[in-house]
Amino acid sequence: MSSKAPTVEQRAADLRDLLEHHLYRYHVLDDPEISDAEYDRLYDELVAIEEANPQLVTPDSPTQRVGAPPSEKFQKVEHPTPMGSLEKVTTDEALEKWQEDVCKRLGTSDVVYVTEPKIDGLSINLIYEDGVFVRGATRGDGYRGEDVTPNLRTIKAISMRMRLDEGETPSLLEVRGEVYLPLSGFNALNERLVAQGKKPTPNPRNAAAGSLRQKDSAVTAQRPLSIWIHGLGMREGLPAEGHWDALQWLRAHGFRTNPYAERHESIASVAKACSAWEKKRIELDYEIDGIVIKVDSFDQQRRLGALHERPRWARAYKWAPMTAQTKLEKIHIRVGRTGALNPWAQLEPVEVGGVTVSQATLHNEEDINRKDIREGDEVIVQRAGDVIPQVVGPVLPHKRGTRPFKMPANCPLCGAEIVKPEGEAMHRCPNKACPSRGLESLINWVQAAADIEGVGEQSVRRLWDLGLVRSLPDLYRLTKEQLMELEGYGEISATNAVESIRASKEVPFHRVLFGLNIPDVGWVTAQNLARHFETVDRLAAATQEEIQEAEGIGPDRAESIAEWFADDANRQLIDELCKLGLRFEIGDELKPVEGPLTGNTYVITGTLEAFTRDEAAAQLEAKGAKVVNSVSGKTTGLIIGEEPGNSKLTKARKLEVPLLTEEDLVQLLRG
DNA sequence: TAGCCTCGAGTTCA
DNA sequence: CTCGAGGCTA
Repeated sequence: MSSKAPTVEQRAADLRDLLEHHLYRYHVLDDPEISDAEYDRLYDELVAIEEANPQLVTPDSPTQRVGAPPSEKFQKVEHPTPMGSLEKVTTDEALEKWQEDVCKRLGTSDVVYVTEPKIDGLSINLIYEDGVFVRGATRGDGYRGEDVTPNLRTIKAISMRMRLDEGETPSLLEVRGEVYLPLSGFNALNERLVAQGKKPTPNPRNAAAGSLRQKDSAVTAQRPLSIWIHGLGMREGLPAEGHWDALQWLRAHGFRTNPYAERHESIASVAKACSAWEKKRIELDYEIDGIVIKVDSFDQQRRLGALHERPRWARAYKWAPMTAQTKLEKIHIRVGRTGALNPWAQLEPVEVGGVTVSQATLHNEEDINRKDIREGDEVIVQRAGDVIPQVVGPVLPHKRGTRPFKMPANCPLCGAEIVKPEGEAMHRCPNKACPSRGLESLINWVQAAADIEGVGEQSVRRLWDLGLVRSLPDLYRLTKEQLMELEGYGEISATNAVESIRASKEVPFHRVLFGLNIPDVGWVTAQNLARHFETVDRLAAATQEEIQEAEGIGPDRAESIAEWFADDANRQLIDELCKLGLRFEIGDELKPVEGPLTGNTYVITGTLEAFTRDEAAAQLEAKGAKVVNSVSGKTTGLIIGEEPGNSKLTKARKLEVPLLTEEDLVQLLRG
């Protein structure tokens, strides 16, 4: 090492190399050598030198990634080589058909394939001259795109200067990739927008597109965009025989390539990878909508050629999209069993994640207006992770003359004036006699509380409309003859239904309590009340303070329970049900079980093979264990079936809760 | 009083 | 399954 201090020029050049090197370690190799703070120190040093010596600033300097002046308009530029698009396949059969075509054209079945996740982002073409990034453009129509160079410079995962070997001098290089917004960044961005009172972006792809098309690149710099590089435009002189080699070459030269690229010797192996990734994709921090499959060999690619700018040597295996666009035709209101008003969206039916969605809940007024959803909008619908579809937000600006959604002032069923308690999200119909409450609680009774076979929601609705059943006692007085008036009930089904209604008189006390529709009393509270008071008489006679002594009941719940029992109509209902023979005293079904698993708490997720979740829970409880619905630090183990819920799994991993298979469960039950 | 845990309530489709 | 909020505990 020379003892002489380096010149300022030398130091600036060294810093540029160093910074570029650390960006490479961080963004491309995902293996940083220095801390963010150390990086910042080097960066600040270079900024200081460049400020003092403006003549030393080079276009590829890491400091040039921010602060380009806002441009008026994006220039259209022609791509040196056109950016083709991919033919898609959606089934294994189509994939096999493609393979047959490939083999027939090539006259050999000796074909190697490379697969990569298909990123749901924006296709970008990057141009490097003499190893330096000079221009980048969006795909556009494939021939001409928009020049977004200043914005691309802000993306740290894009190298400003290639890592060239000694003597390597590619005069012009065209590199293709997909710019995307990581999900973590997308969520953070939306939180920020909402906090600023702005509308959140509907999905990561739109957010990325919006970020890249900012007029002011300083705004783009605020967005944590990233890129995966997946190919080259021209590859003359590239020392690679195929796509796989090219990916390694790109990575070595400073480009961020996706780590999940795989080589496959057979199409069966490709098909397996595609279906495996359909499940695994939720683990990624970015959205993918399929798998890109390429014939590896460049020679074979050349012989296969393209059709209408679509290469015969590549396919996109696309899954059923988890999000879709459709028209929100109308916003309806449903009144629930507690009187809560639930707006829901009637949608033009659309395929999402393999099922047709035609309605979705909109939760409440505040939620609708925060997302700025209006009737007639084109909206994005998603079914992410779980089964239940949600309306994410509008795609386009609103049509003229539309107005923000407003809850009706009166109940659509009974006309009562709607109230919205301060600080609560829900609007409510305050009328305790509102038909919605009676009907919905009857439905709750037949499907949840008493679980009556042969009488479902639809039958209850029709019985209600005919005026045959307007209350629980009515249900227990229903005759076979009356039931047979209903469409769909013959002699046999009516007999069976009446029999199961009669049998449901035997449901234990706590289920009856749950079915009474007492506000704030669900499954668990009903059990606690039954255990504590043992008979309905004692419960009904209890003061608010006495009720509060039961487990899990605080002042709020105690108040609403006491209030419910103070109502004459409710006391009368209990009397009637008592006379009809329903159980209002605790049996021995709630006796605490002492067993080998006492003190253990389990959560079950996914579908088990040998038993239903209820059966598994019952067997665990019979051994003294507790089974709850959400994972926490107190959970002894998470039992995992087929297609487990992602949120429970993630939480269990984070809290280091043991994961148990169905086999482990069987072992556990055996003792 | 904060933060964790648990519960209630509402939810879609095949 | 998720959300919001009540109840419990450190």
